[in-house]
Amino acid sequence: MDQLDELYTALRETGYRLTPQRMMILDVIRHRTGHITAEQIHSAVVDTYPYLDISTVYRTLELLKDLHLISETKLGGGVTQYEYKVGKKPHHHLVCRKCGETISLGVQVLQPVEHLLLEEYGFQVDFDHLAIFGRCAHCL
Amino acid sequence: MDQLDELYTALRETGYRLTPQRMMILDVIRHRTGHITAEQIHSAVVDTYPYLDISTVYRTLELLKDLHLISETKLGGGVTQYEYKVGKKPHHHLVCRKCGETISLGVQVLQPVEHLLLEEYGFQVDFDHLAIFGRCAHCL
DNA sequence: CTTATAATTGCAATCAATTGCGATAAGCCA
DNA sequence: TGGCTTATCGCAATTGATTGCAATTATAAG
Repeated sequence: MDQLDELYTALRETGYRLTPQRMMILDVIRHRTGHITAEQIHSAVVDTYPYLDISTVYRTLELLKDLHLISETKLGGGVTQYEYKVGKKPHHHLVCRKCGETISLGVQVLQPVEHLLLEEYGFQVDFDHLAIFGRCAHCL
Repeated sequence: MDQLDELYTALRETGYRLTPQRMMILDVIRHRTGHITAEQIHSAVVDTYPYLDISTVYRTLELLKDLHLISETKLGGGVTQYEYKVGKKPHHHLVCRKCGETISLGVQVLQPVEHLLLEEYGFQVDFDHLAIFGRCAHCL
């Protein structure tokens, strides 16, 4: 129950509560290796607990984002994807607008820009798990 | 009727048609100096032509994007903004997550990244009128 | 000018996501 | 253990955006 303790203390520190719904939702996200959508989380939980509302899923995802336990990315196709990120290397994605392929990208690629914007404009960018759109080598 | 001719030929070249709705929609966008939302375009046109449907606005915006006559940007706040871009300098925006301020940014800032991704991954990014989120100097 | 045909429109339904609200229950204290 | 406070939940309604479809209409051909 490592992860649960972690969630519990993370919540308590900020005055939030540990509820069965939140446990179930985080559990589904943790047991998924890659990305998952709000709808998929909802239907996975509903299999065992039919009363969960989709709005609770969205509110919990918002919360887990604030606690830095998950990342949110709009990979195109109109659906937002979520991913458990504790213990994983931070990264971005290149998404091909034509074939939909996604390529992982280390964060260091964008770090020069982050530094430049901080120096020049005093602006601190949020470059966390971006989706960068374009055309992949194969589709060019 | 310069701009209209331009629209007309741009449409014809790709097999599209020039309709009153499209003329009215583009007209509203052109007469706006900055950003405008789909809802604002719709209500502006509806003042003189009450039958225009919001779906037609969205479909036309999609078309004008394809023709490179306008740019689309999600500036946060959940609403997508559009801008007439013919004859204007290409740019991006820094958007402060706290105070909402937006700062214009020349495209050259991101060009090194564009080149790097093309060299390293053969990936050609779409960096057109981006919204880059973070915290401005004032809010840090 | 008239007709044909395919693009386009308006409408209604739908989708992903968000919000207000009254009911419920998690966590704290006695 | 039992009661209190307030965060959280489920529900229903709403928002911004998209889509399927039948009716309409811009354009090309006769």
